[in-house]
Amino acid sequence: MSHVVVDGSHGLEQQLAVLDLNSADGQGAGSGRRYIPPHLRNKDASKNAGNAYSSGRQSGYSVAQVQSYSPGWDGGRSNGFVNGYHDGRMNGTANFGRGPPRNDRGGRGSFRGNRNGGSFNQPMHNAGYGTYENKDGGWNSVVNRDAYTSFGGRSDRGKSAFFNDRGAGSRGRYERGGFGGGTGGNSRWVEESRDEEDWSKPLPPNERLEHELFSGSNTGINFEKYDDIPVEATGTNSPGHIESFHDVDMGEIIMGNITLSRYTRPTPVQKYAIPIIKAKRDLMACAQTGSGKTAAFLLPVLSQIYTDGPGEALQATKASSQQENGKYVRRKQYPISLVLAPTRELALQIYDEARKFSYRSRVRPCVVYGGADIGQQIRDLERGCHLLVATPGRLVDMMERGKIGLDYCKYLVLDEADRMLDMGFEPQIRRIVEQDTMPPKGARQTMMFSATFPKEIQILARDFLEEYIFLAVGRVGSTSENITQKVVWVEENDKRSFLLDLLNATGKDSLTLVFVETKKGADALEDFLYREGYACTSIHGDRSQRDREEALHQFRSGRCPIMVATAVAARGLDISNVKHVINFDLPSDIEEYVHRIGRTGRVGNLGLATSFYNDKNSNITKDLLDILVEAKQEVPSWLENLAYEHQHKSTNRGRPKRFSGGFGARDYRQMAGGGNAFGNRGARNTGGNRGFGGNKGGFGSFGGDSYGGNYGNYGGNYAQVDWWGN
DNA sequence: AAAAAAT
Repeated sequence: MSHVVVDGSHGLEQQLAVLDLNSADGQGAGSGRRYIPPHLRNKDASKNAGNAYSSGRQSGYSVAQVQSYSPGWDGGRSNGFVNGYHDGRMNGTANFGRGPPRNDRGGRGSFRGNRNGGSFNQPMHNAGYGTYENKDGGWNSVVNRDAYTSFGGRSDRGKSAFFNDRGAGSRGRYERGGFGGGTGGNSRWVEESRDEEDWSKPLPPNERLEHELFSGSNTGINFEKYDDIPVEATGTNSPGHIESFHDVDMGEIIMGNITLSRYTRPTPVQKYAIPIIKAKRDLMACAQTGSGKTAAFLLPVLSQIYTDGPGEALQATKASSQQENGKYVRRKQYPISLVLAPTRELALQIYDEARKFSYRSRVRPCVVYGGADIGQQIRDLERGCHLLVATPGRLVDMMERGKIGLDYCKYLVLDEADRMLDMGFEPQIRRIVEQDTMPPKGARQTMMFSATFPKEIQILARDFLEEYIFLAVGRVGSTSENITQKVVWVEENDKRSFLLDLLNATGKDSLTLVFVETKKGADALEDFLYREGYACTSIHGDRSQRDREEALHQFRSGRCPIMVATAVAARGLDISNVKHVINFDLPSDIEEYVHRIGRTGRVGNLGLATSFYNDKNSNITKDLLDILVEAKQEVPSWLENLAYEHQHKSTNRGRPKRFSGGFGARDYRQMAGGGNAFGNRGARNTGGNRGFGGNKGGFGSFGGDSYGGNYGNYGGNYAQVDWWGN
């Protein structure tokens, strides 16, 4: 099978186009301006955005921007990023005067500020109920609406326009009372919206917002390559899967946004999950990140909300609101849907997806997570919240402050459930789901996603889900053949110089993610790389949220094409175009390894993962070997020998050493059951069914016992799992 | 042992 490199839309120009467009105007440089997290930026656009941006945006501006900005830093980088890097670093330091002279800590990534320009002339709090307050929306730009901005209208996006009615969504309110910035129009608008709200009809397009949401480079999922990913759905009356987004009716808003997102075909998990969720069934899905699962739940959930409308939640929100100085202030929000995620960055990422799929709808997504200004988050909530993405701790906080009520939460999603439990979130999760006002299972629809299905998750599923469908999706990308995995023996003392060699051999435009085991190690390595003149950044849990988000942005945008990271970045983060993952320190846990290398080779791209191995990594040897074999990778003979020895030692503890020492790789291969494994590695133990092990028949069965032992052949964790807690 | 997460 050929590897399709989906790279057409990931060029540097595309990345430039989504960079902060204010970066050269001095605003982002900080000068004491309060930090605004990415999702809240541009809220007060009227304050600090010149009107310069609201015009000239209409056509072709991205090209102009790219050209005018590229000399600024890209030019420097293509000559070797050393120079541009130091320049930027000095700027940053001068501007913020804090911390060591790190490029991303100094705010040189002037992307903060208000990258979207502003088209509000009108403060949002005047808006009242049911207003057009899709994030960052502003009705001024509605003026720009034309065929170009409507769904499907772009010639390069092909297909039919989902909005051939063109005026349907905009009938009435916006054109009459909405935009224009006049304050007088608002009251009439409010009244209107109370009556004839039809949530299934699209609101008018907003070119600026549309461009902001959909011009990113990491949207177009192209999963043709993954048609052979096995998926199995079990449970009573499981709905059949779809093959196309058109096979299920998700309404014109969703279909339009799918087109804008350039999603051509559903990924395997989407093919199955979408109809299951549309059928209002609870779902337990075992799927890796990178499989498209965020859209797999967002699309059907949002579609259902559009179809059903806000219902009681709207009434409740209204009831909790009160009038102050002639304005409605929402005291408590009653989201219709809640998505829980383990890490802040993942929450943000899900939120960003939600914004795309709620474009031109009346659904207003919000995100809350720790480490950021809670006051700002509260104000954002008060502007309306229909879909909430949250990390558990901050959500509990919000609930205790009376800012969020889950009484009318009809859709609950637990993403990366296993990770949340690993991180000790179970009490908070149970507090949120079971000990508050959330409707009980059965009355709500609950979807759980997890990469693994250990006992704790089974119990949680039993407690939270009703008559659920179990979905098992083979791994996508993580250990598949589009990632080339290399393991090299590198002593601790040689790691740094070896790393430099690797970095020097890497293309300038490729993103490289370097994993280390400790936060201290991350700082140290980043400092080292900095001193060596590399444009790098780092992310770990001891850095402030602001720094983490900024680092991520610097990396994503290519400004710092090297990022040193701890486990915080291993899972869930979808960064397109990561060409190389380097395990500077190997993790002790194979799951962690799989997640880490899964940061590259995403959505059909080819990727490279290089791991530094030495004596300290013996604990992962056996599992690492299994992964390499399963993914048909070249296995160094020394690793094979070590794996055998280690396994032998651990399974035959106490046996004399000579016993294990007497066997070589050849013996190991025979024991491994493959016989001829060297020439035919992939055949070993995989049953010809990649990612699933050999026992497909019983895979995923309810109450069965075969899933655990076979899932993915890795880690061995599954095998020890007793399914239903018996 | 380390990492993550509410302050």
